[in-house]
Amino acid sequence: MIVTINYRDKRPIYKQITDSIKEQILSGVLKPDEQLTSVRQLAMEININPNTIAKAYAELERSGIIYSAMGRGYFVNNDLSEAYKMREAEISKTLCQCVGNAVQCGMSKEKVIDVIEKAYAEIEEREREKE
Amino acid sequence: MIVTINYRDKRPIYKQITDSIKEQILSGVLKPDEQLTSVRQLAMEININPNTIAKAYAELERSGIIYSAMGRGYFVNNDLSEAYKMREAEISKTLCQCVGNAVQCGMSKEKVIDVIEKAYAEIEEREREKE
Amino acid sequence: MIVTINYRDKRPIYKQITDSIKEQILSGVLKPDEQLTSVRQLAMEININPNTIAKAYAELERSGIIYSAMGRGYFVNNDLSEAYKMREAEISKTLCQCVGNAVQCGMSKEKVIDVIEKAYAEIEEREREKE
Amino acid sequence: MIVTINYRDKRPIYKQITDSIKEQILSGVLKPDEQLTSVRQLAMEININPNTIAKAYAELERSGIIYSAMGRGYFVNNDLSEAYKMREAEISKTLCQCVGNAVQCGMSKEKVIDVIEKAYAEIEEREREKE
DNA sequence: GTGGTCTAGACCACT
DNA sequence: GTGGTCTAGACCACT
Repeated sequence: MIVTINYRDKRPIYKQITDSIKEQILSGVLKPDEQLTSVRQLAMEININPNTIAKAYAELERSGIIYSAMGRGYFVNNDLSEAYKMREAEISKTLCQCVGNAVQCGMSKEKVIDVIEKAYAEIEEREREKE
Repeated sequence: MIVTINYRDKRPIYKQITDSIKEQILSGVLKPDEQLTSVRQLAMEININPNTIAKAYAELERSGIIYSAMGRGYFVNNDLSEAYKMREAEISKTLCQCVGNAVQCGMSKEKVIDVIEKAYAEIEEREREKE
Repeated sequence: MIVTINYRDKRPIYKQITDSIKEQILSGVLKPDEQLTSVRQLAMEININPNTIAKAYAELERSGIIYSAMGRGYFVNNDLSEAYKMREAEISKTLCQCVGNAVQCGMSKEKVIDVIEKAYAEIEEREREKE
Repeated sequence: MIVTINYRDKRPIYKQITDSIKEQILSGVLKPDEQLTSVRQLAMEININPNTIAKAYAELERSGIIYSAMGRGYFVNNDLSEAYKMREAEISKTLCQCVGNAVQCGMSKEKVIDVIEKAYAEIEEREREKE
């Protein structure tokens, strides 16, 4: 499990941690039932106050992505369907807002679709380079 | 000029004000050189401290959307091309992030495009109803 | 005598007026003992409150560039040597500050001289075009 | 970090603070990633309201010279190239205006260059004295 | 009347 | 401890 903190990032540290772990879980890097690095261990590794790590883990537990087993640590949840649904809903909502904003400031539908297509092209490009 | 504050909104008050006025200017509701409601006047109308209104107006001035003239008030800027460009860049950036997030959590490209299409359909629907 | 107000200019209106008239006097467009447009007349011409014009004229009188003759109006001063000296002192002071700032942020002396030379070249260029 | 307020200075307090800190950063007295004195601490030290300090710091952040991290404080930015460029542009602009003013009031080019040379000589003199 | 600056003091989220 | 937001109210310069 890799978590890197960017001190120039405007997101609070606990949020950077939850976002990073959530991403690794939803993209399959961290598998169901896999154990997360312990609070103390991660705190040492990335040089962050344990309270902040604990806050991040508690948040992930609340959103149903990980679960805690008293005294044994935190583990990736088995059933992530709820998490996937919420994530999709979030993304859809943001996309709708973007469309609203685009219409409002006179950005054409073609331009919007073009931006989307280019974003996909760029991602595919990067995938190919990795291989 | 209409500004309404929603206390349940997570955005700070000054941000709600800037967003609302920016929207009215970029969508043409407020015309170039039109005078904004004065700081004190708006403060009274929406029952918000003048300092907060002043902060919002200062932010809009910094982003080149309005300008101030000592002793006379705030006015909508004539040349909004820079503001439009920045707005488009913002929207494009958010769209790209959405695409990245979608790919990451397994949301298909078809689904993304579909969300976009439906958002446009809904906006057109609403436009038709207005007539 | 020509005075134009730029509402987007950050200088207060009275300051724009004094600067404009001072420039015309020091550059010889307005001759010694020439009468200035009357307060009321100028107020009408440029659509500015007479109080503001009066304030500008009072300021020019204070700095010894014009004089008032009770009931007859304002006139360009005969002896502008003092005004020229003060202007030169102002310019020298600003130049010295610029040099200080340049040194401080690592801008070379060559660069500073170059900017000066180019400024002169541009002015000469414009002079030639006028002819 | 040293900041001193001069109540006779015509610049507003927050401007004196930004100018002073900007100078210390661009001249290398404050190093990249170095932490600034906290808002409350500086407020106490120079006996100025914390709001005024916060305004100054926010301005420095906006101009890309420092950055803030919630709960931790303000830090000198790593990449100051943008700030240096803007500073140079500012200085060049002021120099050009000086040249324009000089020409206008009959101050010769030789005189302008002379003022520049003397300003440099004085700075070198002071440097030598320090050693 | 207009905006710009400043003080004093409160409460919040984050570390 | 840190910064961010907000209120209340004062005083200033400019129109």
